[in-house]
Amino acid sequence: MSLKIKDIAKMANVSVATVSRVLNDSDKVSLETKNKIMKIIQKYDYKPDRIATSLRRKKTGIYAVIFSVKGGKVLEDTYSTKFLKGVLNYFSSKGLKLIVDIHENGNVAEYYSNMIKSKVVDGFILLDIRKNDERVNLLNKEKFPYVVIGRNDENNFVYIDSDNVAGAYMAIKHLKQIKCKKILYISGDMGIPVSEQRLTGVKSAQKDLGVEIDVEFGDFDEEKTVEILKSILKKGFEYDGIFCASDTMAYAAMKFLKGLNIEVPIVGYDNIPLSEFVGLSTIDQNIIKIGYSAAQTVDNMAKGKETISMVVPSKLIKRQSTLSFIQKHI
Amino acid sequence: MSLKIKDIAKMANVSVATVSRVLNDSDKVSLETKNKIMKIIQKYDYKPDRIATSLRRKKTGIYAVIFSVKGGKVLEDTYSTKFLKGVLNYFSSKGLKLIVDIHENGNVAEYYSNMIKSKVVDGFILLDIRKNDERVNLLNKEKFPYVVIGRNDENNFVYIDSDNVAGAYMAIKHLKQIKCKKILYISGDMGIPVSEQRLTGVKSAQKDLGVEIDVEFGDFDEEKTVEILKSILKKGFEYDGIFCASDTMAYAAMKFLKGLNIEVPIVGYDNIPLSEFVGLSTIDQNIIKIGYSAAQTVDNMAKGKETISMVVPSKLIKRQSTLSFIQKHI
DNA sequence: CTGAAAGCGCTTACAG
DNA sequence: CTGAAAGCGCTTACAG
Repeated sequence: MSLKIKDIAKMANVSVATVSRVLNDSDKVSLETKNKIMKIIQKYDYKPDRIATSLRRKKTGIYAVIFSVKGGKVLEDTYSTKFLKGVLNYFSSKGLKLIVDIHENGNVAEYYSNMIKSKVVDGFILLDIRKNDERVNLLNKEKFPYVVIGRNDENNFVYIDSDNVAGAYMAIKHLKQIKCKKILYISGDMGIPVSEQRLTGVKSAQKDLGVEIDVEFGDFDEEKTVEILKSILKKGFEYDGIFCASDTMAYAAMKFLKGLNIEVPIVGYDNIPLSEFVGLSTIDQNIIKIGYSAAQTVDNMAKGKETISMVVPSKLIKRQSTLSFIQKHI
Repeated sequence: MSLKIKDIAKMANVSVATVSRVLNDSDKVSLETKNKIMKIIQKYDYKPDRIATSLRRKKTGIYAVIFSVKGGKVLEDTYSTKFLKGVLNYFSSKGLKLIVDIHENGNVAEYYSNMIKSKVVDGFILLDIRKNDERVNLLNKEKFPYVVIGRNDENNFVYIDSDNVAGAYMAIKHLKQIKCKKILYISGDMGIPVSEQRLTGVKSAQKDLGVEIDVEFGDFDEEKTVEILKSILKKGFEYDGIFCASDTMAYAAMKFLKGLNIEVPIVGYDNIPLSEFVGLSTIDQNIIKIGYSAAQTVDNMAKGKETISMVVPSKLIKRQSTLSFIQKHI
């Protein structure tokens, strides 16, 4: 069927060992022999069997990203796709491959354990990291290469994270710049690292910039966000700026307040497609960059190189939800 | 390091051949021996090396979906993600794996040729099929398993396609049901199979249902769609219903007409997330089902089973953009 | 610089 | 029903 290294060797009148050396850029092949072999390889467009190579080398050049299903929703947000795009940008540019899988039910540790034993992949990129994550425990024990997207309290691993602290700080700074004096921050639930980091950024901006900020907990829930606004409205709404820990909460707030003809600058977080559509100012986490860096890092790790954790900077996207207030304040 | 079949054989006092037979559910192993071996396999949670198995069996259990970059935009629409989700639903349920890759520049046929020679995957699912597609020519020549999403004129392959004809028919039927008498159909560009199929459905509904329909070509372009409406408006707008070959065109039309205070029922195609948001009635292609069926089909093909092409039915999603007109007509 | 040989971890036809 | 052996297509330590 297709050509094997043995066929090339025969045609070139050399041993398979020599062909293999040429294939792998070994220096101990004479230029003459090398050229002779190269010519034949090119003529027949010979490509080695990667499975056979993998078996010998104990490396496949394949990595994996596993999506765990949370409430049936998997791979249906732009976060996943942008992240994948970043990961693929790296791997495809290097001729490496990525296995994408979803793991629905059953033991997560068992799933990863089987993946390791099957020897198909050289490393993992972990999403949705939790506190005391069983995957981390397993992979550390097995000394198997992986990098984590995000952080938890332990950080006994290499991670690539978004700079949530700086992102939240930027949002508050922007509201301050458009002259907001009293800001409402609607946070995500505590216990989630992302929420805690964003709150830290808000507190830090409050201290540095001297703005008044009240914090409420919307828990990334749209209804809860509206409830918070309703109960504030009962006492009279005194805020001249709102920052929400997610675009979905920000949009819920925007819609609710618009219904009551209350106009107030508002900033969200995540830069989901809807936000561009409705003109919501927000923080973009540069998810593509995060994916790219994660891929690069796990690849280096699998190849035994030194690797370090990274924090990827976010970007403020200014849109109508805040920009339209600039003139009013002047 | 990790256990090999030889280790299990030694512990069970049998040959590796026998262990292999147990692993592969061979019937020619005595129940006694089988139980003895199973116990040891379970005790040590032994899993065979899939790379070694693949080398022997000439099958890896890995399939591939390659996204080709078109204008930098890849994997950033909901089509790709829903499709992937469907594909993964099948593969993950069967313990099979999926390689996702992007191919940016360079020779497409060469990319596929190298993938085949590297022996890593058992089959492909092809997206964005074109007329006289070079991938089809290559894969047919190599007799390599693959299935195509969509159709072209040749159809010298197994495909999974959306029923665009029936989808378009349903849209017109719905407009007719809400008493539209004169409908404007804004089509995609000819030469694209999807456009031609949807136009066929429109024409067929026109004939069957006896509605008056004019066709214009918006070419899936939002600006062009608005231009069409503008030039129609000059002569006076006489339509009481609009159907567009995509949600993006439908949304552009909706926004433009609303700006002029013209209210007319409108139906789009694709059911993108924005459509739910703005209440646009549309046709949902059931992309998840398409992905699932494609995965199943290529898997069957790689295993030498009979396979057939499929047309997956679409669904009408009724929303405010048409429903709000029901009372007006009564 | 080059080759013969062992071996990566499996499966399977062959023989008994 | 079971085992010894060949072989999948490579790589690499060893010897020369």
